[in-house]
Amino acid sequence: MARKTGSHSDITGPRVRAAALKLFAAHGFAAVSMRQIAAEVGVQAGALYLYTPDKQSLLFDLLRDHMQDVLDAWDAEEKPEGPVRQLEAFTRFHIRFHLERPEQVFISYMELRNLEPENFKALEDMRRQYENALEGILKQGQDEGVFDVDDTKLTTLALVAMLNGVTSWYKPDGRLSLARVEAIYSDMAGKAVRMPRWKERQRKLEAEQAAE
Amino acid sequence: MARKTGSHSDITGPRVRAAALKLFAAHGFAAVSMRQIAAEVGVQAGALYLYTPDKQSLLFDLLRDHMQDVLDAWDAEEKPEGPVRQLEAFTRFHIRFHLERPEQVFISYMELRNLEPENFKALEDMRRQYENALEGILKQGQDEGVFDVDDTKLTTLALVAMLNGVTSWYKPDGRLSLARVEAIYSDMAGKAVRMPRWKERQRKLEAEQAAE
DNA sequence: GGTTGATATGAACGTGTGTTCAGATAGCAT
DNA sequence: ATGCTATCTGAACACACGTTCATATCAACC
Repeated sequence: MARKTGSHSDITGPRVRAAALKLFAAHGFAAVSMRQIAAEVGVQAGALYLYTPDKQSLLFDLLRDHMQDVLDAWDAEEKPEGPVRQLEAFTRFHIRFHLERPEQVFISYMELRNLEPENFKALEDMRRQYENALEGILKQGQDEGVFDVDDTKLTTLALVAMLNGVTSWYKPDGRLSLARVEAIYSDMAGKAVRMPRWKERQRKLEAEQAAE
Repeated sequence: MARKTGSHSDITGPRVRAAALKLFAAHGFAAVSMRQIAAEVGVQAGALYLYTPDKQSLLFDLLRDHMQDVLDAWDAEEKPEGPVRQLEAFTRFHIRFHLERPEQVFISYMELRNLEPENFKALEDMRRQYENALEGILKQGQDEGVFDVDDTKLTTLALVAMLNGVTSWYKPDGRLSLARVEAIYSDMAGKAVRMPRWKERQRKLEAEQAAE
């Protein structure tokens, strides 16, 4: 026997990627064999090579597609006015988007080192592009005097790490709703970077004194 | 030929663990073979089994020892008075301690899933114990009215994730000194959970009104 | 309904895996 | 000097790995 009844490239292809995603997220790229992926799809190992040139490409495609999804989704998001509201929009978007794709997020942070150098570089560029969106908001807020950030680059990384952390414990049917988690994280992020009111007042005072 | 000149159990043993740590951190547990570890030590693969019953134990010992080190070190740390200062002490301790052991931290968060269930559970208990130290500080601060935290458990996880993130980008000879990084993170953590002054005033006002 | 191309099988390839073990050597105690 | 034991080698085990390929079958088109 050879070809299976009802087998189609446009069906098996996505199923291969889905199986790879699921297994890579659960056990790690290096720990998952092509035979395991094939078994999950319901096919022999050799058939996988109709859909990917090799195992490494299978991983890279998953990671690249995910990062592209993130970038596209943030681009498509409606942006409110002003850095304070934009920061809230960003944190809420990030939490929501990432919690809807726990497996993609997981492998995106765990399996980067299993990529060959050029593939790694491509992904790092995309990630930096995303982080730049957040850093842009922080910079603007600092220029306008509504944020009090020591180092925008470091703060960006700290915030992203904090937000990403949510994926490691959040359970959809857990104690806290998605909306609640969104609100709490967004609030924490805001407080961590906002200019305190007493500092703001002091700044105004100094400006008035300088004007005299 | 068999036994090597100058070979001793108390020398080779630590070298095996050091090699395993280095390689696991660099390439991941599943991607590293016993023969690679042996080569790093300068020994044949079979000799490793004088120092570990199997590969899994090698990983578990590294992870457990590290978590024990963290717990012991925090216990030994001098604790200042009051939740605000204690939070600062904790964040500074965490940053410093973890930046001094980048490889241990890395495998502690990456390789947990490669542990057998009982080993995994043992480590998760230790991690929770450490997180409880932070949550205790947050709770106390909330009771005293100096912190404004929505959910202490969630906030604990968010802060730990943020602090851990530092290990993924910090370079000892980079742009920022350890002391500076400590200060910035500690400051961000404090601002993220501190009771805002206007809220504090409002709380006092309401308390006075209630006393009338 | 026969031909063709896409889609799968299943066996094979060479290499590498974790682990075991008999045998060999080095260092230490006597 | 001799014997003993801790320490290591090198070969072997059975199995799994990623990948290739000749072969077989299904689906679609003329």
